[in-house]
Amino acid sequence: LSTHKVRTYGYRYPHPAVAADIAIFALREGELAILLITRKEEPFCGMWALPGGFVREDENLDACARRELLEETGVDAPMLRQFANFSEPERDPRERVISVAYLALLQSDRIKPQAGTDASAVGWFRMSAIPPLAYDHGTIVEAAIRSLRDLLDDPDILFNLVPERFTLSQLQSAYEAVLGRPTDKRNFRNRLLSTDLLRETKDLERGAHRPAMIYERARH
Amino acid sequence: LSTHKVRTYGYRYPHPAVAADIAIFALREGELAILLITRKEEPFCGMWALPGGFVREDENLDACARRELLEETGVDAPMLRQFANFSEPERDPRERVISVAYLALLQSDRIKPQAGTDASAVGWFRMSAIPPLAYDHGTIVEAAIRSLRDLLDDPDILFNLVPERFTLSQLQSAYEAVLGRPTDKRNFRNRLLSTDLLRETKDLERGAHRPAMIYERARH
DNA sequence: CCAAAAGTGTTACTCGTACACCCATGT
DNA sequence: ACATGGGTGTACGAGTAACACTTTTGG
Repeated sequence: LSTHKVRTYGYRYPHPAVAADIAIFALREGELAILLITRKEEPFCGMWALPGGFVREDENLDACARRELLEETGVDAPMLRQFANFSEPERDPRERVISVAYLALLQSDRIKPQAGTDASAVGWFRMSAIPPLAYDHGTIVEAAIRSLRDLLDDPDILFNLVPERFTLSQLQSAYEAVLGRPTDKRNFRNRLLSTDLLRETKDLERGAHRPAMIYERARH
Repeated sequence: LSTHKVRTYGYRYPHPAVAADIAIFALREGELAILLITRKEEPFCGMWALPGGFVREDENLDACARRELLEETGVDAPMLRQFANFSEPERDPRERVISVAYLALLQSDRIKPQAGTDASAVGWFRMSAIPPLAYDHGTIVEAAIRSLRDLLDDPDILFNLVPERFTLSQLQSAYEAVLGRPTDKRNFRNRLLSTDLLRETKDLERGAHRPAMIYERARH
């Protein structure tokens, strides 16, 4: 720890620190998973936590969340949405921190998580096996999954969990993984195909079964 | 202005100020109206603005919004809900302020607005006659009315605009005032009466017409 | 030929919306 | 009697949910 005199920022009244914390979801082996990091400093040193960081002077909160996500995962988020604030005075034992919580969805094959400045390890956890988390991040994750389920009726949200080109079965698997329960195949397909959000491609996905039509998002 | 040396609060990194701003709606003479104050300090001295204020060290954001509302209107909000954050770095010309925007609904007959410490005047404005506002408060008000319309399908929200005992016509007037358009009387009544949220009272409201049944919220 | 996943339609129910007339009171 | 707002029922269309079998490929 440095003992040099360092620049400080002074205010007439106490100011909280403001951070963006990001719940990043992706599908891993067919299950919904969340990206966590281990803290390498006190408090909660060594515990798992959501990635996130403090807002800078010259950026708004959306930019902060996007930057932190990029720093942690190397991926520019296709879908990043604010869903709640967490502001209990004692939620951080060191100083007061107000967290703006964001929800992000990624295609897991596009991510190579790398340990960054604030994290000594990065890992994916299935929703059924989330470890104890630092701060109130457990509460934030619960709120995030609830928000995600609410948003999922919008196909534009769902598309962010699958590759650019996908089969309807892949899309349905993603839907079911988030909701945590199976859904009817015919209803799902009828609903999606009755929108104008899908475009057939000329390609088929082959396997030890009947080939599946590959779709992509319609350009509007 | 005092020239005494005053206590300051120092931080290693810049911290934004955090405020709650509150869009308080009520019905006035059958129209939706919003409560505004005039600023009595720079910047935007003399302009109309949303009531609000900075979060204190020992309160969370909900408590901050409730306290500010109480200070401005003398009323404890029956319905107070966070709906968005505003965090552009330059939205306040003095120092960086992140605003957490709240929506409140009041019964206008229970309010006696009084000028407080930050305000030199307080007034209600019909939605069709909102003056130019300080900061980005015009944007906040637009977002607030959109959120309010989204929430209005929930009768629990709507009830906050009418007295404790009310007729169905009063309730429908409140609904129409927020939406800004008329709605069908039979559909409105069928919808409300098919819920278990209403209780008939034994009283009737009298006037130069057929008396109206007075309802109250069911206690669950 | 067998396993595995893709693909396909219809029915019932619920919910929202459109719509017009009679009723009870005060003046 | 008349003006004023209170009160009532039904029919249609849209969207959602339940439900089982055939098709096409690879191995």
